[in-house]
Amino acid sequence: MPDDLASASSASRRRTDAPDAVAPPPVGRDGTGAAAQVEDLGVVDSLAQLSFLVQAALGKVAAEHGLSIIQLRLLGVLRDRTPGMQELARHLGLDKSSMTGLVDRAERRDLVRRTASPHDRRAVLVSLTPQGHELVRRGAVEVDRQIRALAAHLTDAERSQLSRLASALVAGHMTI
Amino acid sequence: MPDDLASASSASRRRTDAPDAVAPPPVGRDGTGAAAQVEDLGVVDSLAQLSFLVQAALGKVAAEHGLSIIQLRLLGVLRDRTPGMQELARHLGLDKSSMTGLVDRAERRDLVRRTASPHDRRAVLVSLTPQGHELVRRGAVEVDRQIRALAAHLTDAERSQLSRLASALVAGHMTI
DNA sequence: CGATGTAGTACGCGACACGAACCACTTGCC
DNA sequence: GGCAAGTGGTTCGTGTCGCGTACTACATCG
Repeated sequence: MPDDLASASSASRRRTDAPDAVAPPPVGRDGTGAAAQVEDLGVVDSLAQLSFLVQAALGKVAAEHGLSIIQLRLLGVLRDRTPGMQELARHLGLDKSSMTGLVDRAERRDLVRRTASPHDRRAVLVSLTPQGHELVRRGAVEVDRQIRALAAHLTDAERSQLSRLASALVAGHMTI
Repeated sequence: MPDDLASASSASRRRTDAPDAVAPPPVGRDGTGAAAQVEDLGVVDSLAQLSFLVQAALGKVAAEHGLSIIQLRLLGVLRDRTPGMQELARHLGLDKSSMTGLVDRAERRDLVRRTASPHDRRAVLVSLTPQGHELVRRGAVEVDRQIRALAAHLTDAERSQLSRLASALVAGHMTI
């Protein structure tokens, strides 16, 4: 369904071209799986398009439960935490003023609860309600299914390689 | 900056755990690069988190030029096409009614132009203005830089492997 | 105690996305 | 030819999201 997803990158320019300049000629060594017969888009385009695919999958799951991606993420963060608004904002990369509305809407649906902090009378602690817990549990199952479906064409070896490489890339940006 | 990005997946549950069940024990064979020393998050979590990293990078580039991700994507799609609104909507995965506003705002900034189709008096064709072209050109350079920076920790071999695998995954979803 | 900082909220604004309703035109069919 | 059905776009109303600014209440430091 997502056809081009061009992502403002150069994806669409190349249709029957040679591989990207950055990727040394397909060293074609260990290649026996699906990856071997596919035109290499280059790091930039492949990651950009991949990100849109994944986001679309997440959006689909969220929509199935009447949520947006950001709401689903909110619930996800709260699975094992009971942070204040500020901390929550940091986790989601939002401004604290954006959190108020986000939590308001989730609270209105009884997915989330605000409780007064015992140690700081200014602060509130945000936590999942039972319904929130249940919803995020089912959501996680669906996310798992959807993303696994994305990688279904790959061989087991390729999939676990991709997992390792993506993990390594991600690991380089979560420090601090 | 994006700390957890938990993405409603199980990312945050595991902090010091064993690798995911789906990923067979790190076969540690070809491993000499960064990926070898990193905890494997599993396909689902690693791809989810990766997608948020990439989206954040794209959002940063867009913001640098006063655009949103979707606007940047719009310009990207128009780089080598002059589609109608409907087709544009398909490319971006949006409803046609959403396109009107999107193109309106881009047109108001002189990045995009509507012209009457010569063959169908109902249709309009959307194309980039010279300024739109210039902006998307600079944007693409920045996107390239940003995404490459994300993958900077990987070795050349890992990077091109990742590129191949991501390309293969993406290729399985662009058919039709 | 007062000055300064921090946690949250309120408000206004604009972008984004959808569905439903609506024209204007095209196409298919009799 | 002419009408029914389909298609391309827009408009409108609604809701979500995200920001910046301003403001209140409390904490902390001196």
